[in-house]
Amino acid sequence: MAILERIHLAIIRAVDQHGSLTAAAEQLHLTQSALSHTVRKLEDQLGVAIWRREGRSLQPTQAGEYLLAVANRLVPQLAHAEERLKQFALGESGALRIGMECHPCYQWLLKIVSPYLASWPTVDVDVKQKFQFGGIGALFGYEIDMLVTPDPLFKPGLRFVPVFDYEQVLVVGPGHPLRDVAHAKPEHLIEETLITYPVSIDRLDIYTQFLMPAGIRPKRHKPIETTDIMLQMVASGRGVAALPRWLAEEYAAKLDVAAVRLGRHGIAKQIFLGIRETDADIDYIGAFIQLARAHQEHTRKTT
Amino acid sequence: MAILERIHLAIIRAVDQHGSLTAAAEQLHLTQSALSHTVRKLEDQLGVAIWRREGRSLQPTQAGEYLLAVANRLVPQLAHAEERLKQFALGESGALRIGMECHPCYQWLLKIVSPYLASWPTVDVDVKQKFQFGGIGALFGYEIDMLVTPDPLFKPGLRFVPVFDYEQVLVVGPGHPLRDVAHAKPEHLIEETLITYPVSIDRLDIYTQFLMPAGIRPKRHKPIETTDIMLQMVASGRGVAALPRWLAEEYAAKLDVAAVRLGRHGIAKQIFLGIRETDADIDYIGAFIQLARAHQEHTRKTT
DNA sequence: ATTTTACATGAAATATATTCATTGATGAAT
DNA sequence: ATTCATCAATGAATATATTTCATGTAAAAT
Repeated sequence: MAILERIHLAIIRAVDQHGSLTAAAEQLHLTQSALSHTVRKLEDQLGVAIWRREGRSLQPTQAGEYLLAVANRLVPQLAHAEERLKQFALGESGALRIGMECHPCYQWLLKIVSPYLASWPTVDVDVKQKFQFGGIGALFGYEIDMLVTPDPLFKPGLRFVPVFDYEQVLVVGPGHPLRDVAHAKPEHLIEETLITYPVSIDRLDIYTQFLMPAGIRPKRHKPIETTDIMLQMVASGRGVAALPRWLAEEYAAKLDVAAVRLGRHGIAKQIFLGIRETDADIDYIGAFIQLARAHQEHTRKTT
Repeated sequence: MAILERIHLAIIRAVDQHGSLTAAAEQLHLTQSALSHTVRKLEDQLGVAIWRREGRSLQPTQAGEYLLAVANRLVPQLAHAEERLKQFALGESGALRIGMECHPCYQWLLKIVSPYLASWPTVDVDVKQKFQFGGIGALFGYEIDMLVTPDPLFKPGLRFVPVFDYEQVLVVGPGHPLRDVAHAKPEHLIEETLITYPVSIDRLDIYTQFLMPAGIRPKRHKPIETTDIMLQMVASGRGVAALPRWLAEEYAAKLDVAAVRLGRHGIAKQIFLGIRETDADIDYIGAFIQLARAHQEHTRKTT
């Protein structure tokens, strides 16, 4: 009855990755002949060609493209399930795959992860920052088990809890004219270079909540990948950046940077931890959330 | 290298469904012995027990529960992929699995589906109304290919287009005092029985956009499954309901019911069609959206 | 106590997958 | 233009894996 097997999906992926049956065979520790036979049988049973034989190379047909998409989606899930099951054998352990949709949260995450790893020695933590279909898709698609994001989604199947609230501030360098104002106004940025993470403008709160309502754009906009470099740039007077207050204050010890409130009331932000509802009562997942919340209580008291 | 195969997932599911290896074997057209051997080998290779042998019955262990969840998620996807591939063989055809998160839209959907089936004779349309993890989850989890919903989600990986805007109105029976008012006010419902579909209150616009802002609750609230019965009830004076205007007017020909605007400006609603981004350029999916939009143009002109 | 029902197991039979050895075809290099 | 290298396809042989058959054991049910 069933035709499509895991090996077929693996072959499709290997051929796509390596470009030929022969190379794919090597990766799979099989002979070219074995793959050729297997593929032919599959094509016969499905009644559809997976590749067009063009000369001595293989070009995926429409069906092949489709199968590849299926394979890329399912094989990692099978592999992960197998991994997870093997871990069941070695005591109560697992892997926690955390996705990040919030650049500066990385620093925060580290503070949670280190004590977590200490109290859950059998759990592996894996942090991912790139997803094919966004964080929500990654959660639903079992690419990750937990999502750190400023945009929660209260939909069935998912559960989001706030773990961290903070103020988004403007970070300025030494001797900057805004350093002494009570709060920055959008007009202040007209002649500035704004440094941000390289994401689309509608995901940057300084645009959506501060600049765009006032109809103002900064003179220049410079995308930078890492927080460190970003703050180095600010400290050397090459521009200003919008970051969480706690992050700015942390760096203020090392670099000559200062935090300035954005607008009279500041920009208030929250970070959420999202998980699949079905995972809610897995102990090591619940424990992570508890730890994150405890950290929140702690910071609320001390600041 | 790879241990976990499709057959294992199938066995897990079959045992869960039928309660015993013997019964599972029958469903899978294999002998009990074959399954026993296969399961034992899997357990040996993973190093973990999938069932606890209690007397002569099998109770899933924690690992077994996990494996069952994985199986229930992946096996349908494998089956669907296989189906789809076989369809590639018989000309350009496919299956369009439509999920509905909007009860009264069913009537609307039928109007789109009939001409669609006529112009795409090779495409099977399948409508689902129940999802384990909500419509969004079903879309991400490849349970469905298209979602009809009033709540779009603009996130990477998904694409939503509005296909239908309408006014949500109050439907009242013969001789009802509200029949002649210009528009209903929340107070008018204090002594009424409100009939709705059986979904949570925060998914009912008459509550969220009309009653709750005024802090008012109707005297009684009666959930009914089907539109037909709902309107029969209204026509016989047993209560009032909130439905799309077009639906109310359609039924007004057969039953003595009338539509009354909710509030001075009425409740404006839109229905969206959501798909996975990756499916955007599948011809028969694009065609469905086109058809829905064409229908929208048509109704805009005629009403 | 006996029968029934369910899972486990070893050996045998069967089916399936893989390799080996070879062919034919297509580019690339001389 | 010929040779060489590379790649996929194929048939037969072989190896491996799966499934059955026959039987055993244990727990419920009668």
